[in-house]
Amino acid sequence: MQEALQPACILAHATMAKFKSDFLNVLDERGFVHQCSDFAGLDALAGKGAVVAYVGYDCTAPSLHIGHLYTTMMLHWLQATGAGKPIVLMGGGTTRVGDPSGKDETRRILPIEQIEVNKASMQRAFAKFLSFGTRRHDAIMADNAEWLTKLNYIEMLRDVGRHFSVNRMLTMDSVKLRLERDQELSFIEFNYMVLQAYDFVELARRYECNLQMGGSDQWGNIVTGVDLGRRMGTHQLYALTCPLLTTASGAKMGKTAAGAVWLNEEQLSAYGYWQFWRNTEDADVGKLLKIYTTLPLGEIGKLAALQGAEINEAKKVLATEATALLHGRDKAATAAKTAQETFEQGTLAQGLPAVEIAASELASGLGVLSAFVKAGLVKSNGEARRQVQGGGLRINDVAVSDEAARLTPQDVRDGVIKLSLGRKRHVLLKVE
RNA sequence: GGAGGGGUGCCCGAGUGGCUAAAGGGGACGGACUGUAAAUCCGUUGGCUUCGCCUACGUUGGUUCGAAUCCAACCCCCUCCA
Repeated sequence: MQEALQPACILAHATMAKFKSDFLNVLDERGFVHQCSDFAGLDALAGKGAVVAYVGYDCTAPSLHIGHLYTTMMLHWLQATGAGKPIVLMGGGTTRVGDPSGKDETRRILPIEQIEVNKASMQRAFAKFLSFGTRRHDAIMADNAEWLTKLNYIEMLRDVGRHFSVNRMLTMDSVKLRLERDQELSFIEFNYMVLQAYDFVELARRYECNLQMGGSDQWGNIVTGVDLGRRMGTHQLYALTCPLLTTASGAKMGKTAAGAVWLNEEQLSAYGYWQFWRNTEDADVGKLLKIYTTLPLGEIGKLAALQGAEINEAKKVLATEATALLHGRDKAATAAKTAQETFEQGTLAQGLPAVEIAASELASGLGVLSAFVKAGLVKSNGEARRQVQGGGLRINDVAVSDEAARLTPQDVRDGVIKLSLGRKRHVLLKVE
C-alpha cells in the first residue's frame, strides 16, 4: 500500500502491464487488489468480457457509506473496462443472520422491517456508479432474501450442509478469532458463511455469475463459496478481494465526528461529503484519488506528488471529483465554492448547512448555549458550556466568552447568524 | 444441576463504607502550532434553571447518618465438574 503511493510505481504501469485484461490492470494499479483465487483464469475471462461479478451488501444501515463504495468501484471498473456484468446483491436474507467476520461482538439481530427499510434506502446510491439495464453488461440488482427465505432446513442440510466441514470452518479467521478470545459465537452467526457460499452458487446458476468480490475480511467466506460451487457442480468460480482501508496513521477509514461517511444526502450533505475528502491526511491523497475518483492515473500521479501546502490542491481535486461522482458536478462545485468562501476568503457562505429558527424566538433573546444545541453542533447545554470555556464556539466568527449571552436580531447578517464549533464546523441559523 | 470467578462511564480498566461524577489508558471533541494535513503540547469528556440540584457503577430490595463498595434475592457472562 505504501509503495503504491510512490510516483515511480504509478508510472510503472505505462511500460509493462501485469495482466492481459484492462480490468485487472486497472484494479491492480488503482489499489483494489488484495487476493485472488486465480489471477490467470480471471484475467482470461475479463479479456473476453465474460466476467459476471457480484458484491454483497448487508442492510445494516439506512445508507451505504464509503466503505461499501470501495467495492462498488470495483464493479464500476468491471463495467467501465468492458470486462463484464456487475451484480449488486442486497443481503435481505443474510442480514437477518448477521456476519461475524471482522467483528468482536455478536451483531444485534435487526428486526425484519428495519432490514427492509434499510434495503430500500441503501439501494439508491448504486445507480450513481453503475449503469443498470437489460443489456449484456448492464448491472442488475438481486436480493438473497428471494432464495434464502425459501430454504427448507432438512433439504438445505442434505444438499448444501454436507459439503461443509466443521473442522475447516473452525479454522477460518472469522470463527477462530472469536474462539481464541473466548467470545461468544452463536450458531446463527456460524451459519452466515454457509448462506454466503450458497448465495454464490445460486447466483452462478441464475445469472452465470462467476466472480465474487469483497473486502479482505470476506476472503474466507468467498473462497468457501468457490469451493461449494466446485462441489455442487457449477462452472468455475473466482474470488477477488480488496485490501482493508486504513488511513496513513492507522485509523479505520470513513469515520467523522458525526459517524460514518454516508452516501445518501439525508445522512450526509454534499458539502459534508466534500469536507470529508478535503480533510484527508496528506499521505492518503494519492491512494484515495485512485480508489474514489475516476481520474486518469497520470493526473493522479502529478497531484499526489505535490509537496507541503501544495498538496491541498490535490485534496480539493479529490473532494470535488469524489463528490461529483456521487452527487453530480453542480453540487460538487457548490460545495467547493462554499468551502472556498468559508475557509479561504473568510466570507459568509450561504451554502453552509442551515437550521431555521423563528424570528420571535430571536426577538426575545435566544441563549447562546441552546442556540448551539439547536444548530446540532453540540449535544447538550453542558457540552456547549464546556466548549465556551475551552474557546471552541464562535458566533459570526467572534469567539463566545460569555455563556449567558443571548442572540438578538442585531446578530443577524444577511438573514443568518453563523455559528461555529472549532475551525471547521459551521452552521447557519436562518431566521424565518 | 454443583463449585468458583465476574458484570463500573463511548471502550478497556482501577476502585471493598464517607476525601468518588468515580484513578489510569484509549477514543472523541476543543485550544495552541500549521496548510481545513500529520506529529506534538494543553484542556474537556453524565444532565440541568451550574457557588446548587438531579441521575449514575447488571436488576430489585435491605443495612447505615452515609454504599459502586456491606447483606439478600434475581438476571446475564466466563471457567471447571456432572
